[in-house]
Formats: sequence, C-alpha cells, structure tokens
Amino acid sequence: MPDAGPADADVSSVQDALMRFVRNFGLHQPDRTPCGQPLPVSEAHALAELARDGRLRQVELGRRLRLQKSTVSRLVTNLTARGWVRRSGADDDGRGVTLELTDAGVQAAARQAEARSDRFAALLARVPEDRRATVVQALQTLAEVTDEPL
Amino acid sequence: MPDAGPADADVSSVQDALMRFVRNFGLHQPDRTPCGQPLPVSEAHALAELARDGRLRQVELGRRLRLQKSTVSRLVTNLTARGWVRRSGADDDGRGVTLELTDAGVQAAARQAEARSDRFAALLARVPEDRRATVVQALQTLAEVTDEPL
DNA sequence: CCTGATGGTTGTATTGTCGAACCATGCCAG
DNA sequence: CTGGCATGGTTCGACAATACAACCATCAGG
Repeated sequence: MPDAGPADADVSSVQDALMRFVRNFGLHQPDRTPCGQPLPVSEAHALAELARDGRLRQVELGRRLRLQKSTVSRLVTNLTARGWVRRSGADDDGRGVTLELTDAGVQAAARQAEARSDRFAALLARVPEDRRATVVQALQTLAEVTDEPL
Repeated sequence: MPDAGPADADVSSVQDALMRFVRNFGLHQPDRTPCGQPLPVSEAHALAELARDGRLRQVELGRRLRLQKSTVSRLVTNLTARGWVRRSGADDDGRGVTLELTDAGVQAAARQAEARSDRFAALLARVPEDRRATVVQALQTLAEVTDEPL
C-alpha cells in the first residue's frame, strides 16, 4: 500500500479553499474576464490558446477548452467577426478547419495578456513573498494534473 | 525596497496554469457543478455557504458569492422552490431577510459535499504525495488573499 | 461501394448574470 | 418630527454562453 490516498482533512480544505477562490476571483461571471477586459471568458481563453500555438485545428481547440463542437463553432465565428481569427480548410483533412490569428488578433491577444498580467501580478503581490514560489508551483501541478479528464 | 513584487516569470506561469486548470476542471460550465451533480454552480456555492454558517443574511450571501442582489434574490427563490431554504425577516432590521437551510436543505448540502469530496479526492490523488501538502496550502493562501476584492 | 466514425454548422432551449426601476425600511441632520 | 439619503430586496428586460439534436460533408475500412 504505497499510497493511502489524500487525507480527508486535505480534501475538505481544498474544497473549501478552491470554492472560495473561484468566487472571490470572479470566475463565475462569464461575460467579463476576471481581468477587467470586456471580453467573454471563453474568447479570452481561445485567444490565449491560439496565441500560444499559432495554428490550431478547431476540434483541438474544443478539446482544450472542454467545449462542445457547436459552442466552439460559434465562438470561432465571433472571433472571426472581430477580425481576430482566420478560418481555413485543413490541409490534410477535407472536413477540418484550421484556425490562425490575424495581425489584429495577435495584437488583441497581446493586450489581453497584458491586462491579465496586471491582475495576476496584483494577486501574487498579496501572497507573502516566501510563499510565492510554492503557490506558482502548486498551480502548475494542478494544471498538469487536470490535463486529462478526471 | 522590501519587496520588488512578483517576478514576471512567476506572473506568466501563474496565468497560464490557472487558466488551464479552470478550463480543465470544468469551472466554466455554470449549469453543471464540476462535481457531476446536476446543480447550478451558484446554487451549490450558496448551499455550501449556508451549511457552514447556519443562518445568513441575504445581503451577506451576495457579498460572499460576489453576486448582484438581484441575482441573489433569484438564486434564493430557486432554492426555496426546491424546498432547501427558508426565508424569514431579519430580527434586527425590517428590510433584511435571513436565510436558513431546511432539513431537506441540510441533506442536499450533505449530498453535494460528498460528491465534491469524491471529485477533489480524485484530483488530489493525482498530485504526487510529497507535493500534496504544498498544493493544499497554496490554495488556502489564494483563497485568503482574494477574500477582499483586488 | 456501403457503413460508420469524425469535424462543422445551424437551430432551439435553458440558464446565469447584470443593470435599472421600484418599494420598504432604517438612519441622521436639522 | 420630518425630509433626504442610504440600504436591502424584488421584479423586469436584456444579453451571453452553453448544451443537445439534427443535419451535411468528408474520411477510412470492409
């Protein structure tokens, strides 16, 4: 028995803390990014994902964002309407669509990233300096750990 | 200059990790709790808050959930419709409303807490054992740090 | 070829949130 | 007292994001 699983006390602490953080940080307000930008949250996420990867298959975007294909389709339509994303048929698959940021999209992503930076810097600034590294590492761990569905 | 503020690298790591975690964990789907219960997220949060405190002023619930009073009003109406919450006039203030869980509400909160437990246990179980304590502590720190608005 | 799986789009419904208008109550200055 | 302002709640209207289902086109294998 190498690992008895997490202690109950930890489980309940984490529940409590995460729920509190989610609300406190304003993550349940879908029409405004928590970062003060007047941009829907999912569009911000899509933008960030595209900025990171350059080109992306639409279906892959859906996988990363954990959204239905219909939702992704609308989302992408919005982004193209803003002039931030270009749709084009996938090279290797006649069904697929590849997405790419336009120049304006790249700029928008940069603005968005900057606004996010400010907010997160303010957040981290409140964390006592000697715990910052720990918090950063913990969040990275959580992100990795949830990369595949539970 | 006691504290130069968080390092840029930390800020961008945290952005990235938190965004990824939020999506991965399904926190952007408001109609389902990430815990698999067919319960709106805000109702689950309200339930948890009431279960913790017993009695709560409606306005205070709004403060904790970071929701507009109109939203809270609707939310509470839903919860009373489910038979989980009792509204009653505040003792000390003729305007206010105090909320209290009914017996059914207590049970519902317990069920919800259990489902949440399972999910979080699964989450924590994926975190390498020697980092678990760190992750728990980091989330607590984040919750505390955001208790007052940024 | 046919058949099933995959990627996208569109239509419909549900739901959560906000802001504004409105009412009742409390509080305080005069 | 009393008038004016702040606070707590409710209701209404609008808007946005998501899911599900139906549908079409394309791919892959038998």
